Amino acid sequence: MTDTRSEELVARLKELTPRVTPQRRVILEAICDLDGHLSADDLVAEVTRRLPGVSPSTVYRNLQALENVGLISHVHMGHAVAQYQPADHGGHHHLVCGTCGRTQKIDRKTTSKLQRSLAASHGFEADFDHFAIYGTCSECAQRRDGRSGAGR
Amino acid sequence: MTDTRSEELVARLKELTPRVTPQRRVILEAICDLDGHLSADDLVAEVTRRLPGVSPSTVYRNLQALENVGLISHVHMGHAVAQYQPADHGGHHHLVCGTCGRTQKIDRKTTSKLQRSLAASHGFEADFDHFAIYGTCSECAQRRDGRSGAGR
DNA sequence: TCCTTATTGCGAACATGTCGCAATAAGATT
DNA sequence: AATCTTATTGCGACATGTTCGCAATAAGGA
Repeated sequence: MTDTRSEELVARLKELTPRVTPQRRVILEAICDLDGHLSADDLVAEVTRRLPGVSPSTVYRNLQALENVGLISHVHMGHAVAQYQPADHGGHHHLVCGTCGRTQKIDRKTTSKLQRSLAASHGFEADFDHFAIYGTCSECAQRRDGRSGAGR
Repeated sequence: MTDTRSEELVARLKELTPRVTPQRRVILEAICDLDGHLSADDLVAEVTRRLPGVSPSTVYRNLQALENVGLISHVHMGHAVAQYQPADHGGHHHLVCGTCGRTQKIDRKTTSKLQRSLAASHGFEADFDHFAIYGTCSECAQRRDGRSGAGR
């Protein structure tokens, strides 16, 4: 039953926030159901669908609140607005294509070499969780270069 | 003479844009003189200083125009607004600290391993010119961890 | 000097959030 | 169940950063 998950969410909300309101619950449920890739605006729309009359500012405030207690997080995807996701999303990083706007998930270990290298050379801790890696996806690169020179 | 550089800029403007207006020239000069790390807003201020009465929208439009013809470019620095720089800025990449907001330049070759790796595994061309690498600088990391455990 | 039209300045519109405040309602206490 | 405290909501105003329409101006060629 989908109820099981909802109950678990409510339980976590009870532990982590002073009050469990319908608005807050619905916002968290929406983020978990539609896992990832939801802007604040998308969420206002989706939450309004599920619970008509919710104020946008309530959504914004709850996104902050839920993020503060560690239930959700957001990622900046290139030029697009930030997208919200459950905190336990598996820990992948993101590639975002500046041409078509599409995103793909990559394993953390792909970026760990650069992280170690930056730590060693500059003492800098790179954080690819909070900002996606921007660039051009393979399809758009091929399209740009013209199909002919596909191989290289 | 500072005139030499100005004349060169005007010459390039003549080639690349239909009309060389005082506003356009001053905007480009400001970006070149104060090389790097200027937000659009900073530029409105600086340009107004040099040529009072310039409209903010003129600055915005010229930033686009100058970028379109390849004379300048902009970089997104973490949560801060984008910063404009001459197109021929030397080609370094940027690290931006999410805690103190400071930035540092790094050599492109630091990131080239990750770029090659992403190209090989995902066919993705990462572009670190247009988005800085976000994270925590060494000072802020030390401060956060408490000075005691500095070594590790 | 005249003419074409790119460019400017202005103010309105926009997008995305944030904030103050009175009204509401969770959840503890009785 | 009634009461009470105060976290949370909804609302509308505000903030920020940027874009846009449009009439007036001015660059640069004829």
